[in-house]
Amino acid sequence: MVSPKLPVIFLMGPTASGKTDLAIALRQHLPVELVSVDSTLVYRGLDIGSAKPSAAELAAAPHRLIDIRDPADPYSAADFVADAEREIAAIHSTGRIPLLVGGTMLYFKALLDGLAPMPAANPAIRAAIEAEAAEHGWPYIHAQLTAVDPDLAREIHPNHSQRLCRALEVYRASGTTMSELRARQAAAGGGDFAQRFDLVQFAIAPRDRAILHQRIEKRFRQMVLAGLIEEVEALYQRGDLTADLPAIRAVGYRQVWQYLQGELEYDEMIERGIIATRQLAKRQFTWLNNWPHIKWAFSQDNAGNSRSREEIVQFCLNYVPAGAI
RNA sequence: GCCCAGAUAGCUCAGUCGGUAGAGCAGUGGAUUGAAAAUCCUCGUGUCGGUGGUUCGAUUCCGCCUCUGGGCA
Repeated sequence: MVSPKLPVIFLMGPTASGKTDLAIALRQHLPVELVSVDSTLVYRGLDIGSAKPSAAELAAAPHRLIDIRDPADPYSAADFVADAEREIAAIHSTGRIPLLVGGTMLYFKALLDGLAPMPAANPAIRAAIEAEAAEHGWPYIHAQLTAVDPDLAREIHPNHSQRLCRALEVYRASGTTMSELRARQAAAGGGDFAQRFDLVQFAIAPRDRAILHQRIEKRFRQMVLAGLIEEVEALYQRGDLTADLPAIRAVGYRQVWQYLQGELEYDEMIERGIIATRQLAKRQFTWLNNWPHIKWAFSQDNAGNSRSREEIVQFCLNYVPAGAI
């Protein structure tokens, strides 16, 4: 006796591609509930610079997993997976369809493939590793990893500070290598999301990268006019937030923070904010370009003319499992 | 008008004691298992401002021209 799989919809895309607008429009055609998949929207007080849906939009189309963290309290991919699984189950229990919308591709990936059972971040161990790296360089940390987990060390570049730090942190915290923990995950049959649900995955973006670049520049300038600097200043004045927190490292927030500290001139801050956003979009494309089973809802047709929201909505509706409606 | 300094990659510049040039940034492609809007890796041919001259050979030396700074009148 096999019950039919419950539907789940993913809506992915680079920053400034129109994901939020499309999600809200889809909500008018389908019995969906929105779940945000965004590492920055989780933070309270990061509104303008994160392009968080407006209060009016959120009132009309509630998003789950927005404003669930204080900026001083880092969120993680593992937190997301737990939260998202819980929200998906809750939405299904009401007979509706979860629509997961956002641009944090690692979160989508972690949800699909699962995460190995590893220890959470350990600030003391991280600080110790970073101190060693500051003295001897990251290749020295890489050599240490090679000694305990040569397979993983081969996959990580000797300069890749963050992944090296995490890999060694896991070993020091648990006494077990990441390779071993991943092997256990695979043996336990982890990563069955696509088997458990009737999944449809959409991505939205313009065909022409230059169009996205124009939108990014325009949007960043509008954010500044809308009060981005004042927003960051309020965070800055709290006094307990630091530049190394994930919330303050976010695109736009980092540059305005540097401006407030006198490290950047005003014009330089604007320029670098725009550049950082473009670079974010490029990295998101790297995920999406190689993502299996994706349905591309281009916001331009082959001739380069922009498509109306209604056209894009109709495109998406073609792929939504009929039995789900 | 005169003097000085510049003119080299999309941008900022380095350099070639004469043998056609390379950094940073930007951009591109890629990686990605508790920071991921993070972090890391790959990719550099461009009338070396124009035009004459010297030379086997000029982006490099010399003349003139154009433009841009700065100074003097």
